[in-house]
This record gives sequence, C-alpha cells and structure tokens, in this order.
Amino acid sequence: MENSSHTLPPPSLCSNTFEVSLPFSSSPQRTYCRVSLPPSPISFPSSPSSLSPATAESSHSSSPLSHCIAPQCLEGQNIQCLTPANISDQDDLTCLNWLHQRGNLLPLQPLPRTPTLPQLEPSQPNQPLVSSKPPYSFSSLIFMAIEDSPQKRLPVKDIYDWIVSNFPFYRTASGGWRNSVRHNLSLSKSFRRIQRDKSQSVGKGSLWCVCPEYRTALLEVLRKTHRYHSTNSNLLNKSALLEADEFGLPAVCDSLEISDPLSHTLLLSSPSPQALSIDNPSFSDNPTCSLTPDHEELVTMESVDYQHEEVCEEIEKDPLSDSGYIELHYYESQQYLLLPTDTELDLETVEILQLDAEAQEAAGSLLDLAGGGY
DNA sequence: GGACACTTAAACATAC
DNA sequence: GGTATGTTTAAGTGTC
Repeated sequence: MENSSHTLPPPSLCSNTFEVSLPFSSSPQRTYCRVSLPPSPISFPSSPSSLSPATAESSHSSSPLSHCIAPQCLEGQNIQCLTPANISDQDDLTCLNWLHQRGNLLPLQPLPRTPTLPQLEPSQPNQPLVSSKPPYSFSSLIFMAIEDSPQKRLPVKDIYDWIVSNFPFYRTASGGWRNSVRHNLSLSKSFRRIQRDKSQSVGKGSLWCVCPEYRTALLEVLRKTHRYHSTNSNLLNKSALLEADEFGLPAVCDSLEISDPLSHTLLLSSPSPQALSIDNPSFSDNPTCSLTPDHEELVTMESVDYQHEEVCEEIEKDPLSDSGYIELHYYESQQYLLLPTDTELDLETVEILQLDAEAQEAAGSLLDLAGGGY
C-alpha cells in the first residue's frame, strides 16, 4: 500500500471530475462522474503511476481493479488508492477485500454478515469475503469475454478464464458451469465457431466469436441487466455508511441526502483513448470536452434514505449487495486534478457516486462496444 | 397455463 | 487412455 501522498491544491485549482475506470477491458475506457470536493485538501498517493491513466489500461488479467475510493475516502486527509500491484487475484469484481486494504476506509474487520453473504472458511484467508453469482446469463458472460478479447474471438478455455478472472463466484463453483458455457456456445445462434489456423494452432478446440447479426441483441440484454442492477447498486453505499456509523467513522452521509435528482446521475462515457489521453491538450484543457452523446449513458443514482432498519432490510434482499464498490481514478495531471473551466464546486457536499462492480462491468462493456462497433 | 429463456446435468462423439 | 472440446437431449426454474 502506498503510504506517501501529495496534497491537492485548493479547490479552486482542482477538478471535480473524477475518472471512473471500468474494470475489465484491455482497451482504455473512461467514465466520468461529477463529484463535489470537500473544502479541505485531499491527499493522493504520490506515485504518478498509481494514478496515471495507464493503470486503467492494464489488462484484466492482472486485476480489474486499480483504484478505489469509498465515501469515507473523500472526507479523510489520506486517500489510499489500490493499484494492480497491491491488489491480489482475489480482489475482483464481486469481492470486497478491497474494502479492508484501504487503511482508514473501513476497519480491518469482517463486514457485517447477512444471509446473502456466504461465510468464508477460516482456512481460506485469501479468498474473497463474498462472492455472489453474477446476474448475467452465460450468453452475456461469453459475449463479454469475447468482446473483451483483442481479436474478438476466443477459445473456450480462454472464455472460462475470463469468467473466472472477472467473477470469483466461478472460481469456487462446481465445474458444471463450464458445461453450461459450452452448451451455450453450441446452442446459441449468437456465437459462431471458427476453425483455428492450422499453421498457428496451439491447443485444442476452435475459436468462438460473436455473430454480428446477434451482437445488437446481446448488447441490449447486457444493457438491460446493467440498468436493472445499476439502479439497485446503492446498497453497498448504505452498507458502508452503516459500517462507518457502527465503528464511529466519519461517514459522508450528507451526500446521500441530496434532493436534486440531477446530482444523482453518473455520467458514463467511453471516449477514445486518444481523446482522453492525458497528453491530449484539448482534454487537459477540459476533461469533459471529448464526451459525445454517442458515448454517454446516464445511470440514475437513486436517492437514498438510509435509516438503519430500512438499510439492513434492503441489504438482505439485494443479491448484489456484496459486490458494490466505487472505482474511481483520479485523473491526475502534474500532480493536480484537472479543473473544468465551468466548475462550481460545492464545498459543503461530497456526492458519492458508486456503481456496483457488475454494473460497472456491464457499463464498461456496453460503452466500449457502443463506441467500437463493427 | 403456456411460451420462452435460461440453467443444469448428462450422455456421447471427436480431437489432441 | 485421459482430458478437453463440441453437440445434443432432457428436465427444472423463473419470467412474461
């Protein structure tokens, strides 16, 4: 964990735009959300590499997570971000270990147990705390895996690996799901088998790709799943707030009481890497300038009334309550966040913008695909 | 209640 | 022969 930090300049020189990295793509993706910064200086890790966009471009094979912040993070003086180097394989899309690797973010104690959060065996200290079944169908998983590959085609084994890499649930699941993957590949018209080039053939089996004519339908299914779960993705927020309260941490609760519905929108975007390159002067001048309607998707962040009883009740209901996290990349330029020229910082409020992991994932895939096309 | 989508399990064939 | 891959069938579940 990076301990050293540097301090941002006063808010007048800071951006209120955070970069949200989408967790799984070999291609760079950027998501932006508007976050009002607190008046006090915020500290960031001093290592430029831990904040640079390059980390967001790391392959999912290392870890889909790179930097994460939680509500408490914004209020504290030290923001400790996770990097691929300090996140183990277990820190994955549906894993909450990251919460406990964040120093002051959450106490180094187990999360409150709920009926939906399976207990870990003591003999598996490095396993994810929780791992619920992803909401995506096998078709969607296969689709995402293939689309996330550079060549847009994968052997079945790599599809397995992608799923396991991104959804810890399948690490411990019995092998039947692999059968289901193969079953889907064979049965679904959405996927097409391609004979490997004999001259370069390594390994068994064929390559699988997505049929272009079914790509739109797959995308729509993924989009619907994403939307459904993104609207139910606030529950971890509430869980974190409860924890903060329980352990006497300074939860940033006010942020969840904002009544302005516009302030509860998260702007997701996947502009081209070039447009968002930190070296791109136009972007440096205005981080939002490259966002186009084609690349935007608004995800409503519901207003939250976080009374204890209600929260607990909802957490137990939510099958994905174990999978939410914020993954925000602070966009750094010359050690300072970039400031949009028209920024009006609300110094009283910190808006907590949070997506659950799967929602981010779906969003990342969707947006990446929507931006890419064939 | 029926159609449909999806999951899971199983059997079998084929290729490496 | 063992394993991975690919195909097919069947049954069960959930949703619309």
